[in-house]
Amino acid sequence: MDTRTLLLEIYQRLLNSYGARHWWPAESTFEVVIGAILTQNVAWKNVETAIENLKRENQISFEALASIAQPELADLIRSTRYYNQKAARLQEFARLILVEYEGKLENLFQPDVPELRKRLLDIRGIGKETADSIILYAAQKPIFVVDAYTRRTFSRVGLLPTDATYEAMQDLFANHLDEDLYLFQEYHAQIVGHGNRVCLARRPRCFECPLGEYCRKEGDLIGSLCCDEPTSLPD
DNA sequence: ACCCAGGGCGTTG
DNA sequence: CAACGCCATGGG
Repeated sequence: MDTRTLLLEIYQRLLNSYGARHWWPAESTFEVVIGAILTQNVAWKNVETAIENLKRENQISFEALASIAQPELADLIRSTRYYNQKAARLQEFARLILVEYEGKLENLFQPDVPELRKRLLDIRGIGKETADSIILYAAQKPIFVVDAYTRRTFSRVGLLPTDATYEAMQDLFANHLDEDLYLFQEYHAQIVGHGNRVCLARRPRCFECPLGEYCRKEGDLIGSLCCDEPTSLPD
């Protein structure tokens, strides 16, 4: 089976077992962007807490974020781990949008994907994954977002090395799939959803894993053992 | 008590 | 450019 067919087969299996997710979990484009920054290296649950705090204190706008005292902002997003860094970067970002883009994300999102990506990467606190998430889920332009879950899932399937770089991962999808906004959005959503069930759940033996026989380990087919090391579960 | 979540940045070699 | 230290919460 060629790579393209395998990628589509995996997508179908995830979609069939988990159902369409219609990501990103947010009530507005603004929330997508803020959430993308806040979720860096932290569980989404912690981000929800932070977003709730921001809503409660009426901080869901660039104007508000630009003028709030930074320590106060840091306190509201304390649950997202690197709260001082994130508060500084969030505020800097908010001010950039106000000054350079008339406070409108749609102005930032105007350029084509390569140019938009460049501009996002120039912003402190926005790296590759965050930039791509913003492009895909906020700007609604097709680019494939990859992450730690992608590396784990697809190295187990044998399509990536366990130490694959971000570019290597992104190329796998970009080179074998047709550029399609909905497919890219839903596929990444499925990978994360799968990761949260399979990887976060401390269940090494994942008998109900939809990827089943596609999961390998060290080049060998390992059947239903597609999750973590088969050591920590009693039986 | 210990592990690790949907990273990114600045600094080194 | 890869490797490393840093940032520094909360749930299992």
